[in-house]
Amino acid sequence: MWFHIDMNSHVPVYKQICERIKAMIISGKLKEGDYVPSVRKLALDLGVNVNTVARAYRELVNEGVLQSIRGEGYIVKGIGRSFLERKLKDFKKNLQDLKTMGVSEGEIEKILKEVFHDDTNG
Amino acid sequence: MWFHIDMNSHVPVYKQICERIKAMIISGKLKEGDYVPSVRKLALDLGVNVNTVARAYRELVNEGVLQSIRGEGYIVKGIGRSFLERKLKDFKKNLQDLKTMGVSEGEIEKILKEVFHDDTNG
Amino acid sequence: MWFHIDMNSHVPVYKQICERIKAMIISGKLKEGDYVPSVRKLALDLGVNVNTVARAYRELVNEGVLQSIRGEGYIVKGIGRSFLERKLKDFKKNLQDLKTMGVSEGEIEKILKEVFHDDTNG
Amino acid sequence: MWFHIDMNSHVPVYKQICERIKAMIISGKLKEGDYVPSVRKLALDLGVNVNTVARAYRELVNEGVLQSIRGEGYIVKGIGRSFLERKLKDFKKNLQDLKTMGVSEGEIEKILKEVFHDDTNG
DNA sequence: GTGGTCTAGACCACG
DNA sequence: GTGGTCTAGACCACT
Repeated sequence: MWFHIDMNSHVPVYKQICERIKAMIISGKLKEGDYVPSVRKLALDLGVNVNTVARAYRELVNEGVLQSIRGEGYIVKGIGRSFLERKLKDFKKNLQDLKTMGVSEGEIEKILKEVFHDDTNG
Repeated sequence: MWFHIDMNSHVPVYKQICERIKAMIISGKLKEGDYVPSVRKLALDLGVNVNTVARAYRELVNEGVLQSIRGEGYIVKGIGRSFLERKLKDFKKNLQDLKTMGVSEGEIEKILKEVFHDDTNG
Repeated sequence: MWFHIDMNSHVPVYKQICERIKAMIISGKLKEGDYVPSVRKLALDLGVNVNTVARAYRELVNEGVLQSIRGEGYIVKGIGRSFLERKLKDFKKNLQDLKTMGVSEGEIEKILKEVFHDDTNG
Repeated sequence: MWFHIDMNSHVPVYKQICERIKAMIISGKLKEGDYVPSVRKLALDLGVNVNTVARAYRELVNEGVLQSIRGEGYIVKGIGRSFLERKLKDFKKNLQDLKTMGVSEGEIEKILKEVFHDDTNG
């Protein structure tokens, strides 16, 4: 299993696939030139329809993240900085939301330490 | 304008309304017994359809957050702490994601300071 | 308190009032010539709006059940057999429904005995 | 035609749909894992709007009676016994009402026999 | 084809 | 004025 898809999320499955692929590139798990799994394989793996994975890959090709090699599959081309920047912006908004709801800086710090200094975290 | 709705988000508008109302209760902007705006007023205010607001309020009634009084409006009943707990859990997952993508603890700390110590934010 | 109104029922409040008045006539609690409570009094008693009671009485006048006496109030005129017949028809439909759902005749008989031979009921 | 909807009833159509679906599960006509008709098919069949059926199914999902599978349909998940218990309680109240209105036990017994021993009924 | 969401507009019951 | 329901029709995501 490459990653997890939340079928109950409101985020479309194909978008979730795009996000996870991009995250794997940013994190270095997928490098330029690597093959991503075939549409059929990933579809089987995630338990979703082939068309859905195909659509995700198509979007990634449009964004220049993947490149389609006829008869072979898709390879990683690269990814700009914009994805990570968007993620950080979303994070900031998330944080502001929590602040508004009365969550203290200390509570946030505690979670931060948990994530960064506890080996049991992802 | 009570709050902002992102019409481009994949999160359904009615869900966004639910979330904002709950956040306002958690933050104390709405207290038990307060009237929330009428479905028609809020719909006009947010630029969405009346039915969409009605659906959001109906869901909040199902969750015990609001109570409907025919011919009068909706009043705030209360909110469990499960909402905030879920928010904090989502935040932690968000954080782990960023860590996996190679974001350093320092970068996160920087954003944290921005949100909590810069009046121009939020 | 004359009777109970279910504010959460889908049956309109004014219809519920009509039904209860009719039931009281059928049962003999209200006889021909009796005064029903004033609109204001009943409204206060039931905790509903004056208009709602007024509407119920208006309907009952239309059906010939009540008669309006200008400046005095409303008196009971009488009630046909149709009300009880409708009630019995509804009861039969209710019973057929339970039968379809697999409720045995014995279970029904048990409830029947409870209602007709237990002084704590009704 | 799956079942009948009373368009003149004060009970909302979506509630009537919920009730009939639940009754069919209790009676065994629908079993766990069965597909219920698609929202569009049932809407066409009953002569109501698609949204109305969708709302009914949504409520049943909230109650844990149905489960939705995107692109496939809704399947029956199960039903607690609370539904039947509520039905029996309503029946008892109905019966007490009739007793108060002067209906004799004998008359009730007669209807009971009609329903349970006459093939022309139900 | 399936479900999920949204809009625009209608009518009813209640205060 | 308030909420509650329903319709007709649209677009999207998914199989």
